[in-house]
Amino acid sequence: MSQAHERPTLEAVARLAGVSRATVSRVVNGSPKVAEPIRSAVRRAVEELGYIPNAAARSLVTQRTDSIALVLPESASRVFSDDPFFPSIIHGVSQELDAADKQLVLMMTNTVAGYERVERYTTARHVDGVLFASTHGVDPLPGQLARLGVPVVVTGRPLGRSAVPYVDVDHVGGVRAAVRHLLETGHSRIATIAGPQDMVAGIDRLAGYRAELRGSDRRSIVAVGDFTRESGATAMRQLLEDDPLLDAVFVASDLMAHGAITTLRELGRRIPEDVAVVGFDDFDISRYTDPPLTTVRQPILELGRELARQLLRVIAGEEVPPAVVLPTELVVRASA
Amino acid sequence: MSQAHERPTLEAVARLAGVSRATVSRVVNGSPKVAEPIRSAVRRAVEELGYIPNAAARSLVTQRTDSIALVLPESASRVFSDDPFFPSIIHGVSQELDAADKQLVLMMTNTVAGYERVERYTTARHVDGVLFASTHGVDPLPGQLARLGVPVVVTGRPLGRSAVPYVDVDHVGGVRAAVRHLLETGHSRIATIAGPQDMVAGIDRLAGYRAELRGSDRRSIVAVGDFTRESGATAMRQLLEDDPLLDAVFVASDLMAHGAITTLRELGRRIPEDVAVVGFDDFDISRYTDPPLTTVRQPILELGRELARQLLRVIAGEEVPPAVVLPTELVVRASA
DNA sequence: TCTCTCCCTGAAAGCGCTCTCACGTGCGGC
DNA sequence: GCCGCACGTGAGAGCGCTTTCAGGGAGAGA
Repeated sequence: MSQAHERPTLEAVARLAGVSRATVSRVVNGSPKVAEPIRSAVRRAVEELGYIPNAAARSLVTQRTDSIALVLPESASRVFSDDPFFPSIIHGVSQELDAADKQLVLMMTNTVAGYERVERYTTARHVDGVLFASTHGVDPLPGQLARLGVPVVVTGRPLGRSAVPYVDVDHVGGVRAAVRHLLETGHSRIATIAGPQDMVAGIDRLAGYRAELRGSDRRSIVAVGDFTRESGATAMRQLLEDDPLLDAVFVASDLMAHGAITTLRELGRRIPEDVAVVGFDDFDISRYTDPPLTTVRQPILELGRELARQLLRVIAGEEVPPAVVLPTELVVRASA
Repeated sequence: MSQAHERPTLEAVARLAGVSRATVSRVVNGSPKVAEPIRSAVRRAVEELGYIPNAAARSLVTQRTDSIALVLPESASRVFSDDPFFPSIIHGVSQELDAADKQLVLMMTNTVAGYERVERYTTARHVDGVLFASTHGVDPLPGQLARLGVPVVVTGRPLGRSAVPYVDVDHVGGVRAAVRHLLETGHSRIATIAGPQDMVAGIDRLAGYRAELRGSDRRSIVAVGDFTRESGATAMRQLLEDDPLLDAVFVASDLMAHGAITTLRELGRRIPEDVAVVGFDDFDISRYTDPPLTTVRQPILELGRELARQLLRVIAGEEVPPAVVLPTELVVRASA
């Protein structure tokens, strides 16, 4: 039962194998400069005692922990809501970390106390580096950690200046393609349901919409949501009040687009005949909705992977570009 | 930039404050036996230098890491599929750990290499304890870790004998209530779509179905799925081939129930008039399906919380019951 | 046969912290 | 006025590991 305290140390292995601690350490860490007979003797001793190196002792001297923190500045309920964004990020990150034999430490929090914990935990060198996903507004923590010498990479172009490398997708390009598509298919009153304006994704997608319309003579019609299904439904209702004759809407997230479609249906609008709808995300379910959703695909899984890859590079001391922007792509289906 | 190496140690703080390392340590750890003037002098020095204790050094002597591993023996894609089971578990666990100021280390893997990593990581004392969710078949790892003195708690009654404490829900009780409901509402040919038979949840729910039918003169009609929507659809088709006259089906998971409903619809069966359907889980969406799903509610979030609570107790050296079984409850809606 | 290398191996220093133990000071009680 | 007792503080050991440095032995060249 409580053999807990009898866990063998390097010392014990060394004694059993009749060598020094240094030699055991070398064998365990795969140093090439140990003669074969000794190496196998040590291996046998390790096996026999079931020796596993103590992580804390090792980190203390190597200054590495082989773990990476992924900080999601959201409540756990939000992270695991029906929005697959975070799960995909986690998935992508964990793929890369697995390959690099690193551990993932998940930190979800949207409270001040939680944030302080994140700060303590990461600067206490519990982890070799920190990843931030989806930061709202101007978050000082990433920059602060970076200044303390902690490797940091974030998703989403940071608001405000920041020396922290980031990975993002081409929001503006994707949105412009979407709006252009609506223009080219003959729509004249193109509204948008924007995302929250304290998040880069929200800001940039609205900017893309405005930029593309500016080239035409159409005016912009805007409502703002918070990326949830419900907010999409509400915003759609509002848009129709503002302009009952609108004939297309670009919605800044698929989830909001689903909400918008519900509202349009309720109000008797046909899609796409009366109102064309384009989303942004390309979630799996968008393929199966009725009608299948035309949307801008952003490679979220890849975003997570790239995020992890960049951090691993920073940790390895390699030079990394200040920004990596992944392409987005318009996927035309039946809704527009 | 690379102030990384200039990070202050206890020693530095002690020097600045003009006291010994021991005293600084006491202040940092909130020991009551330090005189006020000295305490504040130390506090000031800590503040001034931005001192944060090194986690590895601390763990090395305290033997604690204040982190907990949650092992999900599934691929990340499965964990973050549309089945909200794992997300809810994670959510519940993280609620409790947050409250206890512990960190969550997520380990998802279904590969042998990944499993070895889990073993190394946890026995290297990277974490103070380990939580296992949803173990398939007979998994030796939990017991093995427990034997090494690592605190372990699992979800789901382990198959085979095991000295590891577990938390589970009352599968059998819930299923019996469901089947009883079908009997009482006059159904005579009650089939079931069971879950995978290498998982306790699958086994127990099938056992509950059989146990309840045994008391009646109805025969059992069984198909097996793997808890996914698709497998539910397929299994339903098979059941209808086996017995075209069946008038009710108990499905061992909501997701499979949704699949089964799709199939029933496709084949022109009305629900519940022709075939009554009862699920198991009570996922959020089951309230909104057409018709709303009658199902057995299992408290998954609470399962996660209880899991974490038990582990924290084990870590604290408290006695814990070998098993905690949370109640399930039949929720009657329109589908049966 | 002797010396010079080149490998291997071991001794020992420390990584940064906690915690036991011993010691000094100031106080009250007799 | 002296002793004893708290109470606070510091010295130092040690957690388990890596890594430098020096030394011993074997082999090669002279």
